[in-house]
Amino acid sequence: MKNVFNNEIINSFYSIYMQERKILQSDAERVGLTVVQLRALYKISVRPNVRLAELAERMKSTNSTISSVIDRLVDKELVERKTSENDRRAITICLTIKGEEKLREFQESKSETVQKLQRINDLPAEDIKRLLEIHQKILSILKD
Amino acid sequence: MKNVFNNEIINSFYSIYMQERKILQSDAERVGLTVVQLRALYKISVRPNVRLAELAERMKSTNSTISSVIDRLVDKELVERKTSENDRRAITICLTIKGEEKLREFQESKSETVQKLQRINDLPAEDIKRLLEIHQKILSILKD
DNA sequence: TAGTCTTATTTCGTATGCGAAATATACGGA
DNA sequence: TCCGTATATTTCGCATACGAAATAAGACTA
Repeated sequence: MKNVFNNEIINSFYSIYMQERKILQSDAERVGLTVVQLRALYKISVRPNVRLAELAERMKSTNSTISSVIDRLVDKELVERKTSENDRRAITICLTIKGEEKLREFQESKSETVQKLQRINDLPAEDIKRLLEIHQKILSILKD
Repeated sequence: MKNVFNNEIINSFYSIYMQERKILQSDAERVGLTVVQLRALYKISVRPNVRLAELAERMKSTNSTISSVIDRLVDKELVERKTSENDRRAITICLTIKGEEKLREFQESKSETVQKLQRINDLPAEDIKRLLEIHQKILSILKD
């Protein structure tokens, strides 16, 4: 396999990732948010008062990126930054009432993503098992 | 499957896509380029004098994004924009000598990506066949 | 306790990435 | 030929995305 930019397997992962992203984006737009913003709201909701560095790690992103995502969520009044009481260098992030409402609004909306994920989960259990196994093999090669 | 942001299958695709991107990025950096720039050089090399819109389509991106990618490649003197002779609205893009050399430099470099793709291609043929089949099923659900 | 090292976050510069508006040109018909 | 419409590209505003530098505060040590 000489050509890095024309590999069937890699292209296959790319296509699925992009298609999923596109669907999720149209879902997010319906509540006036981006995918990243929505994902941040969700991650904050399951771990209120999370620190910035931990949130960035959980989102597999960097501190600087998440810092500016939070900026925009603060502008929209969906989250609040507070200085941590234990460590004045750190901040903790939590949802505002408005943020909780926005997340609920999304979760209660007819999400195309949810419907398609359900159909994917309805594929034969054997297929899904095999898929995840092969993915694991590929991931371990890539991480090696 | 209630939660869109915590789906094992989707996360699996995401992890592999991100890991591959990371490796390719470190390969690209060794020749002083980004992944997108390298990919553009490659796509132009296999289709010299390609038009911007066609290049954007082949790269599954948008005209505006690719237009600015080309800006930076022109700044680096790796590609040239020419007005199309048939249609003065259009431009055609081709590599400069320096661009061809840069691409060759990358192809001759010890690319980690190439090595890992080889190892992935060495997985049992049955696994790969099955993988691509299941990916097709998933993709058709997503595109439905 | 002053000086130094570490840690948490923000800021900065640069590169995608996208849709909408702007620009330039082509093309059709009156 | 003139006009309206269609097409190709660029520009603009905004949102990621990342590493490096800047900032601020905690922690450790001589």
